[in-house]
Amino acid sequence: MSPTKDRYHHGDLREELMRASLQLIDSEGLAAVSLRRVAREAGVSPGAPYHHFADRSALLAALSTRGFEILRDEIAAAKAQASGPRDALSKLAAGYVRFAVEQPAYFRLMFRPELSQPEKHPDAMVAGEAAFAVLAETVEEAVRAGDLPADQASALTVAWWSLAHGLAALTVDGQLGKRAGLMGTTPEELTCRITSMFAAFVDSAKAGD
Amino acid sequence: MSPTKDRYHHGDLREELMRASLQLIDSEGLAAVSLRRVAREAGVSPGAPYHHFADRSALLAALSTRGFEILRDEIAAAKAQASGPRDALSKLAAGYVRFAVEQPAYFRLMFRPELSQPEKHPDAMVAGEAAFAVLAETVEEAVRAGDLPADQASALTVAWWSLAHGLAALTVDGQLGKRAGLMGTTPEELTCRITSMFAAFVDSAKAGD
DNA sequence: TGTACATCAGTGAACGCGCGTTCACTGATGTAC
DNA sequence: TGTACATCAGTGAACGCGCGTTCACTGATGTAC
Repeated sequence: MSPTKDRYHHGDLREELMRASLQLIDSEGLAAVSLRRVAREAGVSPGAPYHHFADRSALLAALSTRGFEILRDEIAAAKAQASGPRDALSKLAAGYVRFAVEQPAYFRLMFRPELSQPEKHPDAMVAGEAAFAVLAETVEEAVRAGDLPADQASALTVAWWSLAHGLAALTVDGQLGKRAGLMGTTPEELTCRITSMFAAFVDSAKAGD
Repeated sequence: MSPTKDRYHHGDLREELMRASLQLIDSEGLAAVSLRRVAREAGVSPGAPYHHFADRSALLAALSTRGFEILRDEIAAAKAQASGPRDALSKLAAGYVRFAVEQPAYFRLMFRPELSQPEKHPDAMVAGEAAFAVLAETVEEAVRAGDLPADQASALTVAWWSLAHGLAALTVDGQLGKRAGLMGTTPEELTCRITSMFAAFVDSAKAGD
């Protein structure tokens, strides 16, 4: 109820454990995130986390859920700044990649379903659906604005997700940076060029359809 | 030299260990692949693998290298069956996804650089470059055939890789299957539609440029 | 306001486990003469 | 072809480690009267 709801002895250990987990993923990778280790990082005894998370997968699922919420906010904000449907698609994809770059710990975790056991913790899946919905709405608006046949809309939604996801995954793994380096540019610049390029493709196809 | 080069007591334990690793990744995930466990699956004592692999990352790097070789062959074969540059791009992306679907163990491993430690085992990186080269050549051929400006070629190569990689990653994680189910279709069908759609976009843009 | 009590977050020791890796060894395979 | 020797793949016991999880406990916080 009150803002001190979870503050007893430590002063919001649950939050501290999540923060420590993210930091660990960034610095040493997902494999380093054990409940014991996270507890140690938070300066707390090995049993303490069990008052906040049932087990390791509950901690990871909570992080995954929050990650999807941040992603949804990020792409919704990117979309809100767009000048039109075509620009919205482009900005949304760029926002997706930006999220992955700025929060690689979240990104790595969110798309590793075997870790957060979504069937045991449905919250993460619900949050994922909410993020996907932002993209789906954007495509629907683009369809309404530009007369793209409705039967292509859902395929285009998945296509756009795939493009953004591929860019994000390759960037997080350093592959895009490597390619950008060989091309004498930066990953951000390359991402921007690619999303604009494909947005233009989609746009020109609308006219020709 | 002879075909029995590695056959002493077991009869090619190295191969058997790699096979057991892939099976383990498929059935229980990457986390289950420990040298001890792999040895047990192969019916051999815990120390035996050390006669074939320096450590765990050497085993994973060897698997990753082979995975990239198989991927290269797969997309080269897909390309060879294409009727033209545009169809080649589409078929190549489909081949990329097919590889991920048919060999998810390899796919999951290959794009997890922290596991195979590429700086310690450059073979995997070299094999990855060889696979990328097939795509790069395909785009170059498409450029030569269709007058796509050379300065867009490398961006398009990365774009196409991103699309295929995103489709593959989302399929392996089950996300594409879920979307396809909601759309009343199959992941294969959806992948095919998307790659054709984008190949058509690229094609139409060539004419208009 | 003060006191007695209930709640519950965090402690720290303990358990059994599988891990990576080492090492002296064994015994089968291959080779030199 | 036969023997003596070298090589080296695989054994099995051992090490120290960090893990997930449990549990009786302690002590600070919150509440009822």
